[in-house]
Amino acid sequence: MGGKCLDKRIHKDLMHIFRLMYDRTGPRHWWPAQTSFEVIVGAVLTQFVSWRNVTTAIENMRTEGILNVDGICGVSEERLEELIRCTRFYKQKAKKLKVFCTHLKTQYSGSLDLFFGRDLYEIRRELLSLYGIGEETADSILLYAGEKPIFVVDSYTRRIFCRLGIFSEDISYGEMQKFFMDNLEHDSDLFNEFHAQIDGVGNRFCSAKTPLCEECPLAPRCLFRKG
DNA sequence: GCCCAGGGGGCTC
DNA sequence: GAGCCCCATGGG
Repeated sequence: MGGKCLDKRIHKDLMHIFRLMYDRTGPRHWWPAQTSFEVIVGAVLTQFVSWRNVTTAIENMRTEGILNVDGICGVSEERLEELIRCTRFYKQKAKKLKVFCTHLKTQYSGSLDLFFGRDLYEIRRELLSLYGIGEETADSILLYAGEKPIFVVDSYTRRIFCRLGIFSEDISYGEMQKFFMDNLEHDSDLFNEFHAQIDGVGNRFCSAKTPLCEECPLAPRCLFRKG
């Protein structure tokens, strides 16, 4: 799947922004997980919560021996809720994990290879039809668990690219995603690292409260400055 | 004690 | 189909 770069100038600018971030922090080795299945569990658990809380829940599940399809299908919903309590909205998330794992088990014999061994957009539609999986979660699963070339955007992406003067505040998920996918090569390694870099910058330098941190590698380009 | 953090579902109009 | 509310923990 070759990317079509509609605008060479935008492509160059995007790669420049990528370089500014990458040269500061180096490779981020995303996603922080031992298996593809763990990526999927983490993608659900990280919804609207910091990653710190997610690692605790993942370790709880590992210790309990249920960090696999059969484990999650077999454990009681109440026990699962206890194990992931620290990730907020735990009742909903327990249900979400069970819905996904039950789907994987009944439709694909629990095999992620079978699940991912199809057309990217066919898998995406299927993911979006499942309870608890929206666009960001679906794309995170496709890119980081399935190694499919799809660009993941999130609230950090909106915030940072708004401050760079590239996006407007009310841009939709789909519009942001299209912007990156229209102007970058469709390379899952590049998409992986690009999103990871945005997350790193967002996390460290671009909180909602502080308009701009001077330490941010993108600070020279930002429209909003302190003072 | 207060604020807010990497979302998504469901309802309303 | 945009705008709202709900979910409901933990760290700074």
